[in-house]
Amino acid sequence: MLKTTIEPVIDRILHVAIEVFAEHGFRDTTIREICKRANVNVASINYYFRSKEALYTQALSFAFHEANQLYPQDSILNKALPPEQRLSLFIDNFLHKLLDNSHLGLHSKLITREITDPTNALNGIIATAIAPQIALLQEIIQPILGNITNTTIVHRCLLSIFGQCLMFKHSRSIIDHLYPELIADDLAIKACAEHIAQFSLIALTQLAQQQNNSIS
Amino acid sequence: MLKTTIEPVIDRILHVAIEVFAEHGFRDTTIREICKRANVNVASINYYFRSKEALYTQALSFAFHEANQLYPQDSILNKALPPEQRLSLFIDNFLHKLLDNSHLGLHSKLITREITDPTNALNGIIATAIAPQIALLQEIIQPILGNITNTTIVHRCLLSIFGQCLMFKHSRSIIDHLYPELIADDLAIKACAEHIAQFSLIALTQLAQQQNNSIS
DNA sequence: TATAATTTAAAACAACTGTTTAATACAATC
DNA sequence: GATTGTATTAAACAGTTGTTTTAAATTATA
Repeated sequence: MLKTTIEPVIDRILHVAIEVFAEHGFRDTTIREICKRANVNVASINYYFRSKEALYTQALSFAFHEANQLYPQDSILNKALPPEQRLSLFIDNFLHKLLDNSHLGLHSKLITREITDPTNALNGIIATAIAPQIALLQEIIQPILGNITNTTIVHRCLLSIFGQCLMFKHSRSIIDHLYPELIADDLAIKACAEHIAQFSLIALTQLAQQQNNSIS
Repeated sequence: MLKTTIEPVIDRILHVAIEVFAEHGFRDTTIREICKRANVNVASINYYFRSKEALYTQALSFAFHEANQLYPQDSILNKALPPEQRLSLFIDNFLHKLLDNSHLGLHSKLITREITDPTNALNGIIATAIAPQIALLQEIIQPILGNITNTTIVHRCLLSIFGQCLMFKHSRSIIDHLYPELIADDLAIKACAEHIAQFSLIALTQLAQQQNNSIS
């Protein structure tokens, strides 16, 4: 009880909002549930934030800001590293961000919710959170793909890699049900990241090689 | 108006229910919306089906039954075919089923909704619709993986392939937004299916070969 | 045709939704 | 200490939700 009163009311509401929105989605979340957990009056939401929708938007960017601080991508951005290593780092970072089951996992849950069941906030999410990640991965794999510059092929490769990663988030319910051992702990997750990196690297390299053979 | 009265009421409700549940999800669908579209009284739902939840469950299995008839997997089940070809056929069939934008796409939309945001019906869906498909794919790729029998590795490969396919459904909003040309028409979808098949086959083959090299 | 069973209809129900109001408590400023 | 602006509260509001009731209409059965 003491703890809750030390944190400013607005921050308390935002943190709880991330939690509840991640659990139930925008439409299925009631402001009364948020208020009960945050220990504030229902009117507070409309007092501090204009509406439920405005709270949702603010909660999204708040969570995104937090996640960026806790999962820095400095090493991945280092262009001096070989692309193969950057690819591994990227996938490992991405997968851990997705499967973080501390309070941070709520951030990715919020985003993937927005992807599968978009609200008005989707365009903002794509621009600020998703597009930059895709651009980064494209920058990483382009050297591996070598002579393959056809954008359609490159895009398909991007989706192949992201698809393998996002599978663990979007289809979490199935994995929990059928293959729980795959994501049992941090070590298992790391092994999955390595698998995806290896799987993808093999394919990308071979595709590039086939392209070269067909040219010469 | 005539058309709607020819089809039996129960079937009419079921078809409309699939439509609306796919569009808005279980919790966000109102029985009044279903009734308005089906041109029946609100009380009909509780009269013919016990409750909204019971209607949902019945709509799910109804849609599943329909989809199975319209996308037969006969050729894929033919064990005489080389596994590489069966893999291509499986992915092509799966992707077309996922991206069907006629009334059939609603079926996969219903299922993927259930995956990302499970209700009580999930266990049934996994048992009847998902697990058999996974088992089929495993049967197909096992010969390709050759000496790789470690179930964990096999499972990761399964997820790699399913992840690439499901990306197009789960993250449809992003693809529509960033790479709409990838799924513009049937030909584009077929090309994506071929990409996934090629991408995966290369990786599976190479993984099997590496395993052989490490043994000998 | 009379009787029974089934189907449809409108209305009401009770619970819940986001939002607003109006009154109170609190804090800072003069 | 009175006055001002801010924060909190309980209550009410208007709308929607799934479900139920009660009665009328339709169909089937005898």
